[in-house]
Amino acid sequence: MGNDSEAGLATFVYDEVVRIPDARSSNQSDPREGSELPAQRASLADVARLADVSPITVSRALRNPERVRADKRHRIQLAVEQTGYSINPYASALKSGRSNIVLAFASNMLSEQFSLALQACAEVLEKAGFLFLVGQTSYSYERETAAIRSLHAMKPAAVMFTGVIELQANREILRGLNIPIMETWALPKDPIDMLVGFSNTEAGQLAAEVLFKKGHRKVAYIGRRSGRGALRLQGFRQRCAALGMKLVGEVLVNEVTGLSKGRACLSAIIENQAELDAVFCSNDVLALGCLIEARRLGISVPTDLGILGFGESDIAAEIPPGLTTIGIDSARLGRDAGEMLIARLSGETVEQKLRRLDLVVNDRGSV
Amino acid sequence: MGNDSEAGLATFVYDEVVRIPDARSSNQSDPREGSELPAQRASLADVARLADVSPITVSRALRNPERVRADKRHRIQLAVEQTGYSINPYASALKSGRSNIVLAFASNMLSEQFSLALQACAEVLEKAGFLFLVGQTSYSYERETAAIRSLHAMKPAAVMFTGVIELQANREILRGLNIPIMETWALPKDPIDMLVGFSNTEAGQLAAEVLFKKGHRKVAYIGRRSGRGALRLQGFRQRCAALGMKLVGEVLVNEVTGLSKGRACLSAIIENQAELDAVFCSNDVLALGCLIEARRLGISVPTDLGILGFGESDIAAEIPPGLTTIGIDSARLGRDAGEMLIARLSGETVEQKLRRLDLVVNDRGSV
DNA sequence: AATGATTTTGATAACGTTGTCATTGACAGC
DNA sequence: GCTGTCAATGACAACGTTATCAAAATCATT
Repeated sequence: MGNDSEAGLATFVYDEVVRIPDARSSNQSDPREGSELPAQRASLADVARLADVSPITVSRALRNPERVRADKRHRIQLAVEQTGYSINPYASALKSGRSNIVLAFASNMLSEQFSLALQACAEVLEKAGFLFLVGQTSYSYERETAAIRSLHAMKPAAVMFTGVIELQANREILRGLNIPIMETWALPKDPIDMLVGFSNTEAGQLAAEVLFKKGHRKVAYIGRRSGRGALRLQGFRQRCAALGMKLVGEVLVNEVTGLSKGRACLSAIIENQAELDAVFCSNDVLALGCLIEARRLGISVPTDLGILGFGESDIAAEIPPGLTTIGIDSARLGRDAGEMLIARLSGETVEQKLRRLDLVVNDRGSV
Repeated sequence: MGNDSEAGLATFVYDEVVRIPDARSSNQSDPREGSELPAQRASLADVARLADVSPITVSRALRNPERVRADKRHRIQLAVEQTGYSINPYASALKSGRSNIVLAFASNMLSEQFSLALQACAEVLEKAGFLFLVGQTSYSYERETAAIRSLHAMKPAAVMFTGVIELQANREILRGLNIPIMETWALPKDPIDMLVGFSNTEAGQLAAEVLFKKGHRKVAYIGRRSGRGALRLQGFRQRCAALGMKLVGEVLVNEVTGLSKGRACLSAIIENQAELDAVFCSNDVLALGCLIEARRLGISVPTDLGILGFGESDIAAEIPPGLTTIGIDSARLGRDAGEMLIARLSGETVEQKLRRLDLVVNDRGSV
């Protein structure tokens, strides 16, 4: 509580965290007794006894209310409230082989893009009564495989990935689960099941076009060596060639560890290549690193050097001169994915299994 | 596949995502048959039959191998591999009332700090065989309550929060679950159960001291009005007074929506208060906004204005002149929390239930 | 060799739900 | 009134595991 005697280092201080009392008990000393904390969780049987019906009828009343007559339904409703009953998801899942959990696996929990998408997806699915939980695969096949194994055991209602599954073995396992699988963030020819994505190859092509239109003719690529980065590079190369732009350098990294990586990449390419109009960075963290390094080197952006990023980084927009990026609406991706999963899970017949998102160019002055 | 005929907009492009074949099948056309995809999941009984023991012995061999004789253990091991058995977590949870899921709830999945902590915690717990899943509460009591209700049903092995639980009713529910509960990010006097935290009040005090030592005498606070922000403000006020520093302004926000919020806050305080040496921002996003706005206004940092942040933002370190921050090691917090949970879950007797993290000052030149 | 202590194993009965099928009752058509 | 149809309800038996307790096998001790 910080009663400071002198102005030295602070002594041990507890936070005085606010405690908010229960609205009910503070309201007017509720005279009902006992109902506060059911020592033992109520089961279907308890509810059934109270409502004077059979357990199975309670189960039905909760899952398909329209199949139970109104009067019993009301009695059951009442009994549920009185007992504070909530379904035991384990028993339910054991018997039915289904659960209301939707599992999402992010390759990286630290990515702003993925977080945006997952947040949006969570909102949609939770509103529909699903429990949306996120695990991580850390861009590692091993972890991905472990995660998918655990899926095999959990049999969630659906699974979502921030990316596409590359390992054939894992693809087979997922197919065998017979639940909706949602892949994202790319546009593979043969998705496992459902997909909300965009073409990374096209993103690379679009990047080349944007740089070309702004008058750049000697360009370089900075990005990840594998996965989606490789796809963007491929498109970039292709369109550079088609437009007659010279691709004077490719800096390929294995892992994006932070801003300093982008700084190092820009330094590297500038040392080796004097003739350079612009760079395309296949993600915003790298682009931001370049932007910062350019300023440190006294290179004026975009006059001396154009920098084009990929993503929709909040911060990138704000740092002068503002990073121009190609990207998608990540939140939209998550929302769409969530809605498509819900449609599928509610057994609707018209199933749209694939959705393609458009790429957008956010012009903020850095190219 | 992007076969470009002309240089207009790209035609429909599929990504050529790499497909990686199963190592086994590509290795040397494995002649074993059938073992690829067990049509029906194997159960304990199947394994038991194959190993010629009883199901319960299999169960024991998997959970407490030392309680089963070596020869049977080997037979069982073999049978498990042959059948591809994996435990059915629902059946296990139903019978035992336990599960190997550790659930974490983040108030905000977009926070870099929280993500760092959760990532680190995930690593530790997954190594120990737990499934670490993250849900979100969105800084909303309603969502927090819903999440805690679902806990009541799931009975995970343990629960963790990026923060402390304020609602008395929810605290009671959590206590009633009889599982390890981990609160973080603050230092309340009466934690529910376990805690890895630091004093936010002290952080505010430390902020005042840092600014004082750098020669600032007229300071302001920018930060959230509630929760931990309020605690930091409290400490800041206190120590400012003790040191004879003048607190010339407090800008209180309800929600940190992005960098622009920080920019607006700085503008607001500068308009209303000409005499200002330095500001303490209770989070890095706000501080970064201030830094950017200061540059836009032609205010030189730290000569004209000192800016002190709270957190450990990667980006904040890189943007000239580099944001000085007070913070903790978020990854360390997550790791510690994970390790303490593991110790508790493995039934060790010496239980350290509380841990206090030290605050660190990252001096990068902005004060 | 007999006794007791200890380790190792198994039989049985749940955990709480839901799928399956059977039963009851209500109502229309003959 | 009798039959057939359909809606509403219930009885029963699982789902795959583990807790409990009892039995069997092993080992150490006298």
